[in-house]
Amino acid sequence: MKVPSPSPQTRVSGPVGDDVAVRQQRRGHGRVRLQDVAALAGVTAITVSRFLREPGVVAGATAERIRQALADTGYVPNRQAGHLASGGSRMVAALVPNLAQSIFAETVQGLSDGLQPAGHELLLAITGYSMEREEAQLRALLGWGPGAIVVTGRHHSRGALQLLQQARRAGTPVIEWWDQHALPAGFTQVGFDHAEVGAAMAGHLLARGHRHLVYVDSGVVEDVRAHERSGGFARRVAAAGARLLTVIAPVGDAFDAGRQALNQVRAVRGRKPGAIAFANDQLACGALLEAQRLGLSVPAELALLGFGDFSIGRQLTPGLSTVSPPRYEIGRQAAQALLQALDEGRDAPNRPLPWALLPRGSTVPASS
Amino acid sequence: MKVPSPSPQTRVSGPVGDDVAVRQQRRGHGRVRLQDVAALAGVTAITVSRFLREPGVVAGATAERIRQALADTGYVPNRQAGHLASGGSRMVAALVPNLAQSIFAETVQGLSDGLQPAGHELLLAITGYSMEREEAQLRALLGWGPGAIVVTGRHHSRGALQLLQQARRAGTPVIEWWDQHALPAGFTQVGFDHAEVGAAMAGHLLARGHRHLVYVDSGVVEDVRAHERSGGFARRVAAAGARLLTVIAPVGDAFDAGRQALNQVRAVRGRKPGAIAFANDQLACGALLEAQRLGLSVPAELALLGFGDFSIGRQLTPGLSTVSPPRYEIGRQAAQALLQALDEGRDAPNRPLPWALLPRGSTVPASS
DNA sequence: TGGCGTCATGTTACCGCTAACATTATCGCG
DNA sequence: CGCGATAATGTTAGCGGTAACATGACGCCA
Repeated sequence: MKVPSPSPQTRVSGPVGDDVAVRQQRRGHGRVRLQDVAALAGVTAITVSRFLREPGVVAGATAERIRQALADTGYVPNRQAGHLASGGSRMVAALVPNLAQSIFAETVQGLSDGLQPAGHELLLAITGYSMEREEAQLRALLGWGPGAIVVTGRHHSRGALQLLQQARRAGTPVIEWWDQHALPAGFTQVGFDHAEVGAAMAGHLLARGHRHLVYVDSGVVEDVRAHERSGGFARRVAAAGARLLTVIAPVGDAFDAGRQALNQVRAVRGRKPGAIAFANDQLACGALLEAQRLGLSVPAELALLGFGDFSIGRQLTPGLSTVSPPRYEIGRQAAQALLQALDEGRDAPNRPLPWALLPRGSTVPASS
Repeated sequence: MKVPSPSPQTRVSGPVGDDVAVRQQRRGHGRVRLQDVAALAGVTAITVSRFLREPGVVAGATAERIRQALADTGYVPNRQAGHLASGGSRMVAALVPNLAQSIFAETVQGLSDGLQPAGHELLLAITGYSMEREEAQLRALLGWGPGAIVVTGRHHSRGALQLLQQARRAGTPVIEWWDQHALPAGFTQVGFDHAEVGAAMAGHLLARGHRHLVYVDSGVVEDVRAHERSGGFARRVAAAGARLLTVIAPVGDAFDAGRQALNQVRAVRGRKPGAIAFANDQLACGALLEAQRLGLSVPAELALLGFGDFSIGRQLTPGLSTVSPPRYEIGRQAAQALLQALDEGRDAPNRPLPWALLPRGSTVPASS
């Protein structure tokens, strides 16, 4: 079990003797290499490499020496070199529109949680709801040769789509999360149909007897999914023959925007604006708080319905009725779909995920 | 300006003629390589490589041909190979305790925003407030040879510290964000002193005449910074000779935890529990809502003070007094510090960042 | 006892790109 | 008009790991 003396292969670290006029060797990065470990263990690099990937294949005694050498040197494998050589990549590129105070933070967390046990790293880019930036970032991320790619939604620039398709043809799983839609397909989708959610929101309000409906849409032009919910909402309202008003919320603090939107609606509809659905909970909560300030009776004079199921909505009185999307679960399932695709070497099937409309006091009176 | 015919170097893609018994060539990954572009432009790979890094050094006509070839092939550089060859890395590894509904989401966004124009990618890991996981993830991320490392706070496991120091000695900038403390130093800090904040929180309440103070600390054992604020708070209270009660909030939904914490305090202190400071705004808002439900008069019977400055606190009535930390700015400044360090080749100086205590209705009566 | 299969490890070449040095035009100037 | 400086491009080798093939030691069975 004695450790052999370090092989002469080991790089000299101090200044070398006066060997002038030799082509200057390219210096390594100073890190411990596989070869250093191997020398210490008295084997060659490939054996250590094998041990790291599949410990079972090296003999017991050798394995023990290698284990020791790894510990002694504090070896950290160079993933760049590894992937360059093997082609594969344990890195997942994810693109989200936004992280600050948004539903996506939790989704990224879910992805991260799902990826970690499998030993994949997360390369993250934030697109700021801009397709142009999405394409640029996608291009940059692709340079890292990610093993899988996750993008938000199914709407992308022409160039981004090309890149994604190219990647997929090259065998890289591509997942679109937060969406689910039959038509353009192409990639594995993990999410739900937003138009359907919009329709259900309208359905809930119609079922409560409302005939004057309002949808307060997101002011972010490229928040496509909010607009899709708006569309589904509108179609359902039209089908029921009820009246619809659509308002675009101002950008900026979402609570304030919700307050303003409510006042905008009241300017049109008067004291009893009926029922309002919002693109997200923050807007809805803003409106709910404004309604309280104004002394409006909720839900008698004004019914409010949000989207997102943030915990604040449950805390207010009355509680905010809302749609609960699987924020965290989308990330988790995306991770699983992606691991499955990598495992089986073929595209994972779509994963439609359930959401739930949670009726609370802002649309349903306590007595009901 | 004619394009030369593709060089014979270009890999054959179809099945080759019956050349049996040859050592099976290792296939590339199918992506367009620098050499493919070069062949199309009638130059060698190194010229294209130069053009990409410093367009000025190649002659005008050649540059034009290369530009064309790049466009035609849709070349995406292989960063792994590039970094392996050059040693550098345009990738930043960041570790945060948590993303879902937390202050860190905005900080990561700030970092991302600051990094993007400089062309750095973001490698993200979520540690779940566990030092053990932090160390494991750090080790994994180091395998990618990041150009810089960002970790949260100044408390790390022994092993993680070693890794960080090792990286720093190898010339990789290391930044600790969300903290600022003279003693252990070692790495560039971008943040503020939490004990100081805790003291200021106590100071604010003491200045309002309170003599029975409570601090509701985070139930997350490893949320070191919340505990540091608690410590600063306690010392200031002790110095003023006032009475202090410290309560640990239950884990779980933070709003609910805040509600429960308030009731716990009332169980000890009775109807007028005095002044309560919280580890974060969510806890404080929960307590504020609970106080409303109980019919307690805020701030007359009960003063509440949060930390974090989430927009919900401003929306409630009365508004929640809170400390506003530079959530986004920490990320931005970390990006700048890091770019500066990479630029100048030496550690960037600490960046203490300002925070502000925002008195609102939950501690200061409207009339005052 | 020899031939063959199996297990453990080694050799060689290559992944795609770039540092360092080499080479080849191009040009100004004494 | 020849020579050295300069600009533009090429050649070679190597970054650190791994795929593919090679080798050697051993055991088993006819």
